[in-house]
Amino acid sequence: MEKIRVFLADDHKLFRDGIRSLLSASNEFEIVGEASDGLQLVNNISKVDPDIIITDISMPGLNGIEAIKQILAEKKDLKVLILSMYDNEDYVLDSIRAGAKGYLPKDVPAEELCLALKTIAGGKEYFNSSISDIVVKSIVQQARVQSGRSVKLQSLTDREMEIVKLIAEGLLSKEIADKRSISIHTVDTHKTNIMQKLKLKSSVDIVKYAIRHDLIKL
Amino acid sequence: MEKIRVFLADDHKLFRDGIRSLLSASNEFEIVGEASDGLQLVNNISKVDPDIIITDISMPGLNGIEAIKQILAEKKDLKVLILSMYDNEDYVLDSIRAGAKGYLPKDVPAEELCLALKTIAGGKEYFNSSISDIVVKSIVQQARVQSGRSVKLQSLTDREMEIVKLIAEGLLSKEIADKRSISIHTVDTHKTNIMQKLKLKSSVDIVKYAIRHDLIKL
DNA sequence: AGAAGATTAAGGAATTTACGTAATCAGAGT
DNA sequence: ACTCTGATTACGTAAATTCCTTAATCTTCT
Repeated sequence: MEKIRVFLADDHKLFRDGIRSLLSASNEFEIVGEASDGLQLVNNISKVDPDIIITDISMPGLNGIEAIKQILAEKKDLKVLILSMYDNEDYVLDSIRAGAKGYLPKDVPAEELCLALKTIAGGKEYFNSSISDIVVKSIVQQARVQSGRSVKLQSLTDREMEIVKLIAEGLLSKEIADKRSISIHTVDTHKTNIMQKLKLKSSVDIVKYAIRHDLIKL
Repeated sequence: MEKIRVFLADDHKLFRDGIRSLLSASNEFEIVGEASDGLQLVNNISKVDPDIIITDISMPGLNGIEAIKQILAEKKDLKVLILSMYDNEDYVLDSIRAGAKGYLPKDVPAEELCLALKTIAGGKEYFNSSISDIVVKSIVQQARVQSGRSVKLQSLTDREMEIVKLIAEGLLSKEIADKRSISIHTVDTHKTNIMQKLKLKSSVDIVKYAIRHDLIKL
């Protein structure tokens, strides 16, 4: 019987060591490579050609979701299981959109990780029940949005994203205006549009959004 | 030879399973109990009487630092190793003040965890070199502060802490004032004092402070 | 009673927010 | 070449909030 070849990406060595120890105990898996950030993941994946990638989302530099987007653009059939501390809707949905075949929160027991790996390696998808709930909830909400006036959850433009980052870093509107050599009015307009698009109501919400989406490091 | 009896607290089951697998491989350790939050840690520790506690800081409800403060108030000689994702100065210093005998970031290899456990179980302390640097840096800074005018890093009062949480949750000053039935001016004063004490310059910084210190969940 | 710290509050200047409006420019489609 | 769309830029103004200083109470400890 062939072992399932796993590539493991997480920024905590101790966590990787733990998972390695866990998986090697079962004899059905083999860890063929590791990465401690998104860039390493993208660069090293081709060398070892694994059956499945396990990756965290929040990692320094390139995050897990961006990394697998790049990887799947090359190798469309590679299987990916996201293993994240957080189960917020955006992470889950972004992961699915990026092409992940599964999503597990880190508070599941080891057995469930093994089950998920085998399920995905076998060609199916695996989503933990708490994750499925989140997906369902978001679909319900989308339906509601579409039946009402079309608010459409637009994504931010590059410039808006940049402004979000600067706000979250703690810069005041005036400082942002100076730094980017644009009028404070412009910064203001962007801010207004950002909050409208994301349905946020203050700078505080913008910071939290930025942190959740890994736009800034804490 | 007696095994070292370890109690393990971390809110991620998968992480605990990993560490358990890792430690059981070496045969020198025995995990005698687990907890997934601070309250469980405090409540279950007396039942199993371990040699050493390994705990994360950020956990739901009661965090790791508060939990070990309570535990050490009862059993003063119990050994504690903090295992945290973050290596910010406040966490490290608060841990030491609370009585932890060691502090490791989660990106160390498994071998270092074993070494730290053995060192601490043997009655010494263990601080990773990156952690020691942080401690040294803070002492240098303290010396500098004392030589200048005494700014003393005052801690927040209960009321101020409460305001920090509410701000970080996204409430506007007016909403906070209504909620607590005090004048908006008062909220404002607290905010000013908070920022002065913590050397922050905007609400944005307050949110980041709150998140770092686990005052709110993201 | 007196001192120290915590909590409350006000007033005014500076800044930000909310909202409407709109010029300019680059790229995509016909 | 022309038009449409979306992105970026910008202004104005009323309402609200923040920043900062000052200070009245209230509690607690000695």
